[in-house]
Amino acid sequence: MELSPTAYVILGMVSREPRSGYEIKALVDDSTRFFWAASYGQIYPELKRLSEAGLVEGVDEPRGERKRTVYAITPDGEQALKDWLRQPPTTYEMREEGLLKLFFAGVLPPEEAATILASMREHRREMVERLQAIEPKAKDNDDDPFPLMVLRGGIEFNQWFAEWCERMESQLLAQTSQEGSN
Amino acid sequence: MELSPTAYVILGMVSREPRSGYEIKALVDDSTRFFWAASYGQIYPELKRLSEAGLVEGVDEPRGERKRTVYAITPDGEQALKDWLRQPPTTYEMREEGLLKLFFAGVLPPEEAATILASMREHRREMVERLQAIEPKAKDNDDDPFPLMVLRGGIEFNQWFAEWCERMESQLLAQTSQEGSN
DNA sequence: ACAGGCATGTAAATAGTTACATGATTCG
DNA sequence: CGAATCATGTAACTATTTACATGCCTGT
Repeated sequence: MELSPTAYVILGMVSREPRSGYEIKALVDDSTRFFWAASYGQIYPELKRLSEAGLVEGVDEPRGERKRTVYAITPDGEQALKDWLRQPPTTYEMREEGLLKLFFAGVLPPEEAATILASMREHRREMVERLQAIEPKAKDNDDDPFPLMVLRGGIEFNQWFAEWCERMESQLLAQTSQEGSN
Repeated sequence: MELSPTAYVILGMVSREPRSGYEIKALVDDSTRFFWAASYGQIYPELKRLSEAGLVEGVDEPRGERKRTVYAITPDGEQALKDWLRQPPTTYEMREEGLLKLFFAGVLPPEEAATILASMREHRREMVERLQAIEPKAKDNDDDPFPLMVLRGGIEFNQWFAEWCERMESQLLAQTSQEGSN
């Protein structure tokens, strides 16, 4: 049985406790989003499919008059999740518009290349702050250290990236000012 | 005029000299692929669209009996490319199945989490080697330093990532051996 | 002769985003 | 009361991959 990558995000998110589609989305948005996003357009249809396949089970748990279905993982679902976790990862993708622009920066006058690096650096700094804001929440999950490990990895990555941009900026600056002095 | 992100990859790739669709694909494959990929299924239709929009111009340049069309950028195309380069980047995406698996690694017995990190580390090491193999080619492009800058950034990133995996592996190992001694 | 690279393209499928519609509840 | 949040869902669109089809040319 072939499952989409998003299916595993969902299985993972309901593996500890049952959750509604809305809760899954909210969870994804302040955790895996940074390396694996999911939208409502994927989550709700996928929950239906997983439910039909018997990997999750939906139970109506309305809050007052507002209807609500929470999904719990089934034994089959847990097996599917574990099987997947044991396969070596195959998807390693990055889509960095900034790097793409930097790659082609030779068609611009030299000063403007530094501008590209500056926006990249600023974006990475903002990411560091955003992720650091999430850290306290991740800390009080004492029985599962992995979300925090991944979050801290994300922080370090963004810091590394911001510093790389900075280094490249000064490198460019040094070059252009040198040429200017000739 | 709204262009797809792939359109700009193509514009950038033909901005220095005219190239065929096949050459563009080959170029992408050993340069921008690592942060911005493109397949034939995108390149050929996009070349047609760009040609209709007057941003590139196709000229037949057969090699013997084998027909071949090379596309050159037009003044309008160059303007479009520069306009785009001057906009701050908006797409920053990552899809890292390894991090996703690590995030959910709590459902596995502790030793197996280290396995995930090990495959991630190995993948990053391979990437470093692959990128280092490209470096000599990138070096002899003397008039445009940016492709080399981006390539080296990619190498550093993969090295950083591999080292992070290593650190996390030993951290896990220390934890599990400690628990074992209790 | 045959493998491998050059060269162009399309069809089908999968993935994913965006925007919208609907309606309840909670808090200030 | 009004805004924000909870909650579910779909339609339309955009993007992208994979696999295939076709055929020429070059080197062994």
